[in-house]
Amino acid sequence: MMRWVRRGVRGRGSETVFAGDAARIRHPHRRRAVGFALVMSTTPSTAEPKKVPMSQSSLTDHERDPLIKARREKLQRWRSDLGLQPYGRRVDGLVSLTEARALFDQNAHDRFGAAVEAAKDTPDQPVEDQRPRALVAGRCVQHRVMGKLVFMVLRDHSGDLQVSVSKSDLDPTSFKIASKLDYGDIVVAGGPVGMTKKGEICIWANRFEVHCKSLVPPPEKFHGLQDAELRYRQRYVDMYANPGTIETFQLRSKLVSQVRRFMDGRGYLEVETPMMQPIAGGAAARPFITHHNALGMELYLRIAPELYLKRLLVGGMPRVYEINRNFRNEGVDRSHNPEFTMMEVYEAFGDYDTMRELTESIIHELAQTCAQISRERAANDVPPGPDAPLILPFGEINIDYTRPFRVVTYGELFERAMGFDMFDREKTRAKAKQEHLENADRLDHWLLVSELFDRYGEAEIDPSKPTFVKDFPAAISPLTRPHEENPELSYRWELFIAGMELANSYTELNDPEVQLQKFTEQLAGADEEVQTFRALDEDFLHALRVGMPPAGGLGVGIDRIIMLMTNSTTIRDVILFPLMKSRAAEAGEPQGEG
RNA sequence: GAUCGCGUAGCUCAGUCGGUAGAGCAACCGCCUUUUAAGCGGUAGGUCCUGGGUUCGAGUCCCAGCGCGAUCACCA
Repeated sequence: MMRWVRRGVRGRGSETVFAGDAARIRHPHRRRAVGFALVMSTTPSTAEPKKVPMSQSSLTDHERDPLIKARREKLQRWRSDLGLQPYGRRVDGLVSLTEARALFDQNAHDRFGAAVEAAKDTPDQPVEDQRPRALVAGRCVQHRVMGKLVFMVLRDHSGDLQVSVSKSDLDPTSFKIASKLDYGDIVVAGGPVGMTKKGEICIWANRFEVHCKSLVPPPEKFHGLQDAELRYRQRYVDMYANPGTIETFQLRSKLVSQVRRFMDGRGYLEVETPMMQPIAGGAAARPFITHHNALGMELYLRIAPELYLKRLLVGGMPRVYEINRNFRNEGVDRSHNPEFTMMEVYEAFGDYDTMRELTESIIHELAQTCAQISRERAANDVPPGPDAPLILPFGEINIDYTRPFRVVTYGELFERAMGFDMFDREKTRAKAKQEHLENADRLDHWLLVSELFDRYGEAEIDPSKPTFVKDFPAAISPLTRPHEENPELSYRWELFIAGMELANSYTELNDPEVQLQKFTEQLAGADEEVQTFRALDEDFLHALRVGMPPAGGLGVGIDRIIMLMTNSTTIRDVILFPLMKSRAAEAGEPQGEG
């Protein structure tokens, strides 16, 4: 409801200033409904990707590139001269590189060394070799040829491992392949797990096969792929060139699974509600629009699942959650991607305190997992004492996830920042004028409070201490149940960490008459432009009339939690394929009509 | 959408005051059976993002465009 009004308040741009670098990341994924749909026709994109016709594909470019040309010619030679099939086939019995490394047995290695030494005098005797064997696959990321010895480092999802190839251990063809291997090729190697003279654990290969020839030269092996644009556009290269990337996404997957187990363990039912909606309700963001041909209807990518999840409470599901994508037609910055993952939770007969306990428990548990992983990586797997703080780094700051999180009311924070009570209408308006807020003389008191809070109140929150800010003004929380003692306040909180809004929760409004009244007020306040893309979700109101139990509701920005847990200060580093503007001329080809 | 910054070899980066385009890695050829970003000798590789302009002369200065980044707007 507030958006178009607040735009007026903000006027000529925000002068909001935040203390720390991390604190500058703000503007949460707002989850909340205003109760009716914002349906905005998106204008056709001017950035529509121009398709490069197949006949003009970048093949000719590849033929021009001498580095790619050299690789293709090598591929042809391997096929014709060596009879090789360089694109591989199924291989059973593979272990990961980390598993193979763990197989190393010092005693077996020492005994084998001694046996080799002894065998120098008796060359006819077979040398006893008790070293464990391993069969591995990986992408070649380092390659050193020393005449009749080849050392290479393979990389897979688990880590790196050296493979050492001696000409005396292999047939001539396999040795030739090993010595002529290119960076980026995917190979299978098998043999005893041993060690080099320099103490490097490796596989001494007696089996060596190329299973995929890479035609594209890799990034610089020492610095990896630095260019942010290339990292996001060609994530597959980033993933193997920068090991931290795959680690981040492995951790993301692990943490999201942990959230699901947590929710399941507490008896919440995971559900999936429509992502294509005839009315995009549940928040006030602009939707993306699409079209269903057979039904001849417009559809919107959802901006929130809220109105459908509440229908499930009406239907009788007592505890539901959904972890999935929302789509908002808005800008891109360090904490916003147009499609992002959110968890929404609804619990019948709960309230916003139920949700606060839930949120704190989840985040605390995830932080514990990450702290544990850090200790393991630091080879310092000592469990902390019972009172030890739970601290994880994020950019320049260290965030303390020790329970309980801080709780402060909106009003306290406002007064601390502004020096007067937020109920004081005269001082609020005077301050708003002093700050040159647009329309400061005629806007509603609570809109001015909200604007001043955004500008100064949030900066009062210590970014290193997760903080619940509770009891927002009811006027800026239209879907929340009003406070029983003071109807100007509402049962709503937001959780702030590192200057970002991580979660938002309400004690839900389930009185259909009050809800309708608020909807109507909001529609009446909408200007002409806004009314063109807003619609009332009559079916949702009908559901409330059927009857929804009192409930607590919660929205958690999953991407932002992952940012905190993986120490990623930009959301693009925790989204596998962040949205990038299309680059039609990337291949350097002329843009044909087809 | 606005402002600022960036765009040089496949990658990572230098390039001074406007005066013939540079390095490392990767590639190609040669040597090497314990290397660790291996080493040594040799060779090749450029639409300096694109298009205009100023100038005797532009990677460098100016204008426009494209892409990326940062800040802001948008996001109740």
